[in-house]
Amino acid sequence: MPELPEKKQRLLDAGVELMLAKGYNATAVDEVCSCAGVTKGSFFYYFKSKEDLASQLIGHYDAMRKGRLAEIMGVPPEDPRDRVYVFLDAAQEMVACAAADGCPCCLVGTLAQEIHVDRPELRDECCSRFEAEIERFAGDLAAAKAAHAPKASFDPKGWADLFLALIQGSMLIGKARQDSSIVINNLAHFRAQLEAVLPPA
Amino acid sequence: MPELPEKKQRLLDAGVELMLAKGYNATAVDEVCSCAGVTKGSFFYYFKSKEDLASQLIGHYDAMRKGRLAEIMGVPPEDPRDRVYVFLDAAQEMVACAAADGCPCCLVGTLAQEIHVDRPELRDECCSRFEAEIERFAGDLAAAKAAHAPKASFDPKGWADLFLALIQGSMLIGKARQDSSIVINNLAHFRAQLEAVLPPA
DNA sequence: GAGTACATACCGACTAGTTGGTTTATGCCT
DNA sequence: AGGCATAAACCAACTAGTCGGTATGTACTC
Repeated sequence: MPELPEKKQRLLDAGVELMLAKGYNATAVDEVCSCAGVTKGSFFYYFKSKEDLASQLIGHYDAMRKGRLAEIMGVPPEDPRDRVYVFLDAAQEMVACAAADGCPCCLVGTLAQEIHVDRPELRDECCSRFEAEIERFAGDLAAAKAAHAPKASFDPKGWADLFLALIQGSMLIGKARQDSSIVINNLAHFRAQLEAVLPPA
Repeated sequence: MPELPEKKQRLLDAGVELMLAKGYNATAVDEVCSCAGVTKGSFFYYFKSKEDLASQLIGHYDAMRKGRLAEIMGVPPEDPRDRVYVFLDAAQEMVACAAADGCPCCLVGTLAQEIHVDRPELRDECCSRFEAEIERFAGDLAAAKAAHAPKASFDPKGWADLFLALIQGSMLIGKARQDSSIVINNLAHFRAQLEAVLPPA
């Protein structure tokens, strides 16, 4: 890790906070600067454009997300099925934690939906973050199936797609309702259904 | 129906088209006007602000959606369970149809996510459209359960919440991927799981 | 002539991005 | 160690353009 300069770090943090809440277009560069306590000159020293900020924000956010998840999960179990359920535990805890202060939400999903037509590069960036997460989860599901339920006929990639869509959609509706319980409930619902085809240990 | 003036109709159609693709903030009033072949004077004759346009757009869009759905469904069956599955058929057909030309998407979800912090009135508008849809579906599910699977222990409201979140999230990811197959697949997945707790006739 | 249905021209506010500079840290030579 | 060149880090003020909204005018109808 090259240890980011403090002001750049502050700009990234402010950017995440603002864009998470208001999206890309409604977040002004000036606002990011004043929120970070930094001037505009500095901003354009670290980022060549607003779009560049968003692009770096996606990486920054995704790294933070993975970090928190890893922290909650601890050492990932050897067994892929255990890994699946430990991951779901961690996801549930992360959501519950986010629900405690405001609504759980995801910068990648928020940006993807807003800019998918006008900013194809940002869209691709979001998309590849989605795919990485899906691939990881689908991989664990496939390995778990092979090891513990080889006769079951369920499609790991299909379940992983379903999982991500469900989370993203739940957060969207949670924002509209200003109530995050739907995220928690739908996650629990997903888990229960998965347990029916892949019984936990 | 009070038969809208032609220019207002054109403004509404252009508004739906543009905001569906680019969202609220990235859609300029001037753009809506030129897309509708109408001047700005006319725009502000029919709408008192851009936000007013968006508000009317939500109603316009929701009415269109319901209209198309009713067209596909035909006369809703008496039996609530049949209504549930005829509705799911229709939803699948609508999605397939939308997938044929571009990505299926929903103005209510798009707007809700983008403006939920800055425009509370629009957010509430979106939210109540969500709730209406959920309530309708949950009502049918509850009636179907009472009539055909009274012993089953599944929560109609929970399934309706799950359905809407899944659809919205699938469309979000479909946009990021520029591939709508996830919407189709997740809908089929949902249907299969529902059939397990509420077997169709 | 009063109201409806537009059209045109315009304004103030805001926004992304630039410029031209100052300060601060770093490495090097003596 | 002390001085100095160099570059990285940072800043305030400005610019060009865009956007939502308004003021004013006009043609037509009742």
